[in-house]
Amino acid sequence: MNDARTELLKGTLDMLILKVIALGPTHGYAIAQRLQQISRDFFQVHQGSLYPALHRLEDRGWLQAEWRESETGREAKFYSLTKKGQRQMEAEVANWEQLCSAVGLVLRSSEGDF
Amino acid sequence: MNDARTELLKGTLDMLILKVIALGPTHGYAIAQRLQQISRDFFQVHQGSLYPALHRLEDRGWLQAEWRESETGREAKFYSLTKKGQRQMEAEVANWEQLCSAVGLVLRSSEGDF
DNA sequence: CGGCTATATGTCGAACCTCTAGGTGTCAGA
DNA sequence: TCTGACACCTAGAGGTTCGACATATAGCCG
Repeated sequence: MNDARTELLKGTLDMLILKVIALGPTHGYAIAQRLQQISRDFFQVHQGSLYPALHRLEDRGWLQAEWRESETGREAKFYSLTKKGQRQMEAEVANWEQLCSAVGLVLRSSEGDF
Repeated sequence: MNDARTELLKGTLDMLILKVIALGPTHGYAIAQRLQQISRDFFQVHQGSLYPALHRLEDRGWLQAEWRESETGREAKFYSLTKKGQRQMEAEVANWEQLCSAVGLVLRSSEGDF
């Protein structure tokens, strides 16, 4: 049924992708692996979400792509942040922090709070 | 255009609604007000999101509704949590905490992490 | 050689959620 | 009388994610 564990990232995917790319230019396949790795298997980015997201971010001018050789010797599309992308990432992170604390306020609220 | 401030993270609304109702049975209009109030104006729940969400939660058996008189003397639909709703809320909160720390791992990661 | 797995990119449609924009009706106060 | 707050609701548009599929190369093993 509705297993919450598999259904996860909703509006956070863009931010997470931007953040991973900010650590250094990478190709899509590696982004998915790194997100899974860094989050200790919590995030499992599906290809059907990943590639459309990358194209979206590129269309918005936040990423730029370049074909290069990957670590394994194959051709892969390496993405790097543009200046706009850098600013966007910072804005999204700031917004995430605010969101987090706002959710925290609600979760820790009690009946006396209103 | 895409002002992130107004966009609340998709998927969190259900949890927030369940949490507010867990503080005591309330009607929809008050839920929106309280969310805004508790979150210090960060969350602005629009009616077009709120009422469909309430119906969704009721359909899933997490809420039960009852017409009663509101504080102002008018008829209003008061929602309360069912047992299933209580469990659902706890599950969603637990999931949120996990999501938060997973995002935290990514945001605080550096190049040496892989 | 044939089959399998990992690497690597991509598309398409269904499903889902939120927003905008509208609608109904009551009641208090200016 | 008109406005604003209270209180409910729906329809349609838009955006995101998922699941399934499609493609192609490289390496390994029997």
